[in-house]
Amino acid sequence: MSIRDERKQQSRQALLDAALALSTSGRSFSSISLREIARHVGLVPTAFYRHFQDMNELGLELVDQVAMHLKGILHQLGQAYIYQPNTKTQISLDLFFQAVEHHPEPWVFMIAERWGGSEVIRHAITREITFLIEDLANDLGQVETVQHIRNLQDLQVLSNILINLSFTWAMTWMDINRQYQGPERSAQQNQFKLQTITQVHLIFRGISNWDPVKQ
Amino acid sequence: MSIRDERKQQSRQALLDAALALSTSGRSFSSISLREIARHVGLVPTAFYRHFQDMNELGLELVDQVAMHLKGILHQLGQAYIYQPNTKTQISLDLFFQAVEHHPEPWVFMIAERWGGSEVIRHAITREITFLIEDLANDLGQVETVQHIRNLQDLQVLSNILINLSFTWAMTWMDINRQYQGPERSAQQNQFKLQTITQVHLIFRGISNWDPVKQ
DNA sequence: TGTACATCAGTGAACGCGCGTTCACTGATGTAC
DNA sequence: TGTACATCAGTGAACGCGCGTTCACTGATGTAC
Repeated sequence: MSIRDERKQQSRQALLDAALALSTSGRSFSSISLREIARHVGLVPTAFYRHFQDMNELGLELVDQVAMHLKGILHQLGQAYIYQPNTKTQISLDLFFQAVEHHPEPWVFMIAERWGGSEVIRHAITREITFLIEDLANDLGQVETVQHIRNLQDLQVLSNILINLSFTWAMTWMDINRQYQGPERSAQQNQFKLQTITQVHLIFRGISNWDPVKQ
Repeated sequence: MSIRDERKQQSRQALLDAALALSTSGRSFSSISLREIARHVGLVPTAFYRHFQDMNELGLELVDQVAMHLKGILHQLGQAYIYQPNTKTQISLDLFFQAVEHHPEPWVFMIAERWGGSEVIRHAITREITFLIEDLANDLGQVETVQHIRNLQDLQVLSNILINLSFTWAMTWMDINRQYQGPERSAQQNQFKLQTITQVHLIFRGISNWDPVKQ
């Protein structure tokens, strides 16, 4: 890639990063402006048009990048679970919350914009979430506890529940971190962790007693 | 109430209704303007200030009204289930989807703004959702299938799962209605209904096999 | 019941501001010879 | 390698627009006597 192309690519990514940062810092994608993004990057507003036709085009690319990140994280967690099937639920969830805390923006963006302003972006996110659900269903098919369920549809239903709940968990976790400080935060975190552990146990208890023929 | 007070109350409610309608027609609350709302009602923009200090104040009142509506619907569904415990899951879910379809705005508002733009509104919604979860937990305590679970925390965890999933169901349902028409819509609706039925069965299978002491 | 004054929901003009978008430009980088 | 021209990411001025908010107002309704 030529020097010019490289610099262009950098500016482009800087615009995407700025958009992600701005739209996950307590406001929504539809309420941030093209000028704000350019300003944040240190570019003149008109330079924006050298990279994207409009905010929608940038948004769609952002959905792509964000979904790819989540896919990586979820797959990693899934694989860890497959190869360490006796891992306690608590440890898996600790890893999950750690990942969310380490890089919260993609989660916030995906969840907030899932039912948010722009129709085009909403559709793109819906599409990406069905992919995430399919991916997790595939991973789940390799898990010991779930071996008796070979019906792909049943696996996807389980995956659907887990993905949707995980989004709520991620947001609740970040809400706790926003709202509480110091020792009270730890207390709230632990209490919430116990709740999610119970939720997971409840669901897998349902799976263990699932009759794949009867259902 | 005097004539003047009555008319004022009407205008006030008209502003709230307009805000709900506008913020659930494909855009978000944070992206609609005070002027739009006034225009929709047939008032001059400055008249807005006779009723609310700003959009945030209107938003908070809207959260209140919307939450009250959802509370009514959910309680109604819960009661129907308690007094007809042998009701098939399918019938309960049909009632749910019917309620959502009959009056979708409160659901859209609650779900879209739950992680949406304004921090104040987000907090108010989080608060109302915890109330909805507590209410449903109380109703669930009276359900036969759940009789062996007397631990309030476990009931709330179950209620938590159901409320959060029900929000996703409601939105997915409306997405299907937006996206499909005619016979294809019915097909998509039925396929989705089967999925939710499986989800509910799975969760209640977990509940039936729950050991309240061990957990 | 009638009158004189008070209240106050709704009006309309005016403001300064940030927005998205257009356009002609500049000057560093790329390319052809 | 050096030169002459082409490309194109980024610039800066300018535009019209809808926004939130202020202010003094109007005229229907309410209240006191």
